Amino acid sequence: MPELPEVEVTRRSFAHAIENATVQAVRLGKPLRWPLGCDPDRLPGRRVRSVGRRGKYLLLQFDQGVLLVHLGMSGSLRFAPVLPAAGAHDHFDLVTTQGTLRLHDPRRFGAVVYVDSLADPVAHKLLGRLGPEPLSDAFDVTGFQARLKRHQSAIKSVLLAGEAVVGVGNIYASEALFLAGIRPTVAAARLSRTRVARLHAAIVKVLGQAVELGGSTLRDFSSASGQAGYFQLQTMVYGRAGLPCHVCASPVRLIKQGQRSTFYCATCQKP
DNA sequence: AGAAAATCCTGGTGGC
DNA sequence: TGCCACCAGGATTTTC
Repeated sequence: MPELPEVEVTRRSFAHAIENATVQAVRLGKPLRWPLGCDPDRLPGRRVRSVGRRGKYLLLQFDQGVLLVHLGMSGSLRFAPVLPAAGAHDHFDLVTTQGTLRLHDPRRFGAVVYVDSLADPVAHKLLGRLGPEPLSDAFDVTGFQARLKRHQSAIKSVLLAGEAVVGVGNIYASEALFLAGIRPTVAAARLSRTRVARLHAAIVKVLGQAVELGGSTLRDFSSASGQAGYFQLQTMVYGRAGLPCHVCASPVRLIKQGQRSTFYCATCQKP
C-alpha cells in the first residue's frame, strides 16, 4: 500500500531514466478511479521534462501538460526499455523513446489523469487541499500545530486526512504516533506544543527513514525498477496486534478509527 | 459545518 | 478441496 515513501522511492527509481523521452503511444486497460481526462492520441510527440511529486501524486511534467499518477492502494509502476505483454491488471502504458512506464494496479483505486496545467480546475481539485510536504521546510511545528488546532477529532484520523500534513498513511500514522508517545485517540486540537513538536519530529523521522530504506513491502511494494523495500522489517506497532511492544513488552493493541485499523501501545502512548 | 460512514475494487485468508 | 464471508485501505462522496 503505497504511502508517501513508496511513491517517492518509485519516483526516484525512474525519474532520471524517463527524462527527455518522447511519448510514442498510450495504452489503456480497464478503467481506473477517474478517466484520463483527454484523448490518449493527444499525448504522442510530447516530451517528458521531469517527474515530480505532490503528496502521493506523481507529476509527469511534459513540455505541454501534466500527467498525474496515483498508485491508490495496490498500484505500482514499472519502467523498462521493454516490458512483457500487458497482463490483466496492467491498466496504463506510456510508451516512450526511452522505455515504457506501466501502471499495474489489481484493485484499480489508482488513477492517471491528464491536465493541461496544474492551474487546471481538475488538478486543483485533486491537489489543492493538500497540506505541506512532510520532508520539506514547509512542514514546521508552528504551522502544524495551527492546523491541528482546527480539528477536534482523533489525531490518527486527522493525520490520515492530509490537511495538516500530506502523505502520512495508515502504516506511518501508527508508527509516528508510537514514536511520539501519543495515543491515537487524543483529539488533535488538544495536543500541547511539546507533543506536537514530538509528533512533527516523529513524522519526519519515520517517513525519511522509510524513504531511505526503499519503502514498505507490507503487501507487495516494489519500485519501478522492481526493487523491494525493507521498512516492514522495522515496524514498531503496525500489524503487531497482541504481540509484545518492542519497548515495554505490553501487548500491542488494535482498534478501529474511521473503519481503519490503528495499532498502539497503551503503556508507551499517553492519552 | 464538521465528522463519521459508505464507496470504489480484487487478492488473500480463515472457517467450515 | 471448494465455497464464502470478510478484511485490507487512499481519497472522494454521501449521510448524519
